[in-house]
Amino acid sequence: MPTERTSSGDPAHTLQLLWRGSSPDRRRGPRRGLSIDAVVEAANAIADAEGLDAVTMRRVAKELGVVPMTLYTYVPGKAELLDLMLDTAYARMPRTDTTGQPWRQRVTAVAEENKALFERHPWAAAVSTVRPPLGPGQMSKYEHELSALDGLGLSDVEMDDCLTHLLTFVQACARAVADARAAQHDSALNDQQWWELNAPLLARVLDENAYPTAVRVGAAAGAAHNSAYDPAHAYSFGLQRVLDAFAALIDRSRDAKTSTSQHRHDDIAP
Amino acid sequence: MPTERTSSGDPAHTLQLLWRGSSPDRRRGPRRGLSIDAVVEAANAIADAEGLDAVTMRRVAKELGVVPMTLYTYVPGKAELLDLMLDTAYARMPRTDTTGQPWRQRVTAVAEENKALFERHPWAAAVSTVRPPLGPGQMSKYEHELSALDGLGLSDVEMDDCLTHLLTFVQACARAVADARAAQHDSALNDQQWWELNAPLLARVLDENAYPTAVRVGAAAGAAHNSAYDPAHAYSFGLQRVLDAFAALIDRSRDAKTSTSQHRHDDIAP
DNA sequence: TCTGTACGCTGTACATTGTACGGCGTACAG
DNA sequence: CTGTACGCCGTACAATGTACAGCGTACAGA
Repeated sequence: MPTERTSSGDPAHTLQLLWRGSSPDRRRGPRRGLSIDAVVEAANAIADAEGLDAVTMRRVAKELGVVPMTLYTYVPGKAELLDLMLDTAYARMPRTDTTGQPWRQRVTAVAEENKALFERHPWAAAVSTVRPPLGPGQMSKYEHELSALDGLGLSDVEMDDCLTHLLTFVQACARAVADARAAQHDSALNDQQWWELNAPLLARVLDENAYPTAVRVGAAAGAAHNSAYDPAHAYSFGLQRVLDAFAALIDRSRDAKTSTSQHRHDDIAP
Repeated sequence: MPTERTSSGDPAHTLQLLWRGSSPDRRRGPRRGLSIDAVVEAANAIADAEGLDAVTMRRVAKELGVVPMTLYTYVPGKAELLDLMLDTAYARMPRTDTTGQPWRQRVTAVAEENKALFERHPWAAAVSTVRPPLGPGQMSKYEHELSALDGLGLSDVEMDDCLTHLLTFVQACARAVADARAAQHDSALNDQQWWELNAPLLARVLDENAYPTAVRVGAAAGAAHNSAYDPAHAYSFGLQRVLDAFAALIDRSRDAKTSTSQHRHDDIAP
């Protein structure tokens, strides 16, 4: 499954599509048979049901009872369609109201919301967001998620840094889940079966004296998770680590504000 | 660029290839003109120079002066070739000896080694490792990296959890770098140019009252990084967070050992 | 009402991918 | 010396995004 990228075309046009700007040109010729929303809707439905690989221009067109090339009168290309799909998914995320709750619960809620996004739309995990879709969905998501980190004594840049760190983590977990599902799909083995098949074969070829720690720890971890990698555990373990890290940063920000020393602690090893 | 997956074929055969097991069968017919090592070497060279997309069976074959189908007498398929490529890259990673140094430096060294791996072989970031290549390279890498987390009072499972958390983080950063490079390549704009082009257009369509925090924080972060996302900063910031998190976990493990209360702290919010 | 034209829609076409299949010739086992 | 296992190769197929050119429609201006 590809790490899909988004719009490489004209930014102004892409933004106009994302914000559903109307082209003020006089309309000539036949009335449009479809709408951008219908195209995005169809693409999202296919992606949800069968994954991003199934979203081909041909397939989306077929779903809409139209020939592939017709889509190009609604969308400049597949990259822009991906932008629109992702922003739509962002727009529809339920946003829990956690005002008044302690920050750990608020941040946990943000993580859970994103985890839920990737469970409902596994394809979204595969899309790179180094150049996020600058649409209303992304904006309202960003606004909502920042509010969980507001009022903790962090600077604006630190708030963004922390959110990025958290979201990167959740997305990485989601990608692992998606990869595991894909691997299962085309090897006809789930992770546990794959591990049960490989572990004894590996043991036979492995020199236990050459890798003592690896053998011991690998066996313990394999036994704990019934596999080489357990995405669900990685998520719950990792989320606690991220929360611990934020706690340390927040404490440090508070200290820096109440004390006279204003130096940053980030770049020095204590 | 695809999130490539690895071997879906016969595990025993794959392991035999990874550990360079010799097939004891009597040799009949013409002598082999190539070797597995040569094939993997050629594939790695192409991937290093031009990215994983350039690694096609046709291209590897051409590099070896051979017709594409010939490769299939050395390797069952492309997935297995990827396994071999990755394990080879793992095997060649320089492993810094940090015995005796404080754990933060040891863990930082592990992170840096992996960061260096992904800088030297950017394609490696795109390969999923939920089913890692169970070869000598992976094993010796695992052994080496675990040693940085040994003797800190963590359980075997926690050591594996922490290492997974760290490596997931570094790989996520590397994927972001790779995605940024790919986006730059086929949009002819680097991240800064893309941001400078989009920011004013976005400002025109954006209602500042609807997204007050997003606009403020986004502007601060954008100004700090000259872009929507700065991979280098995300790495250095995130690594400090991961170290802080490990510190908290280690402290807690020490406390749990010295106190009589043996309950786990992980699953409860303090 | 008539006509020119902008525009929605479509059919064909191309280069590229991994790899299944069958044929050809070689070099060793007996 | 001969049969056969095996290395190597040429062709073929289905699937992808999308460029290009043609066709017909419905509105603007007369």
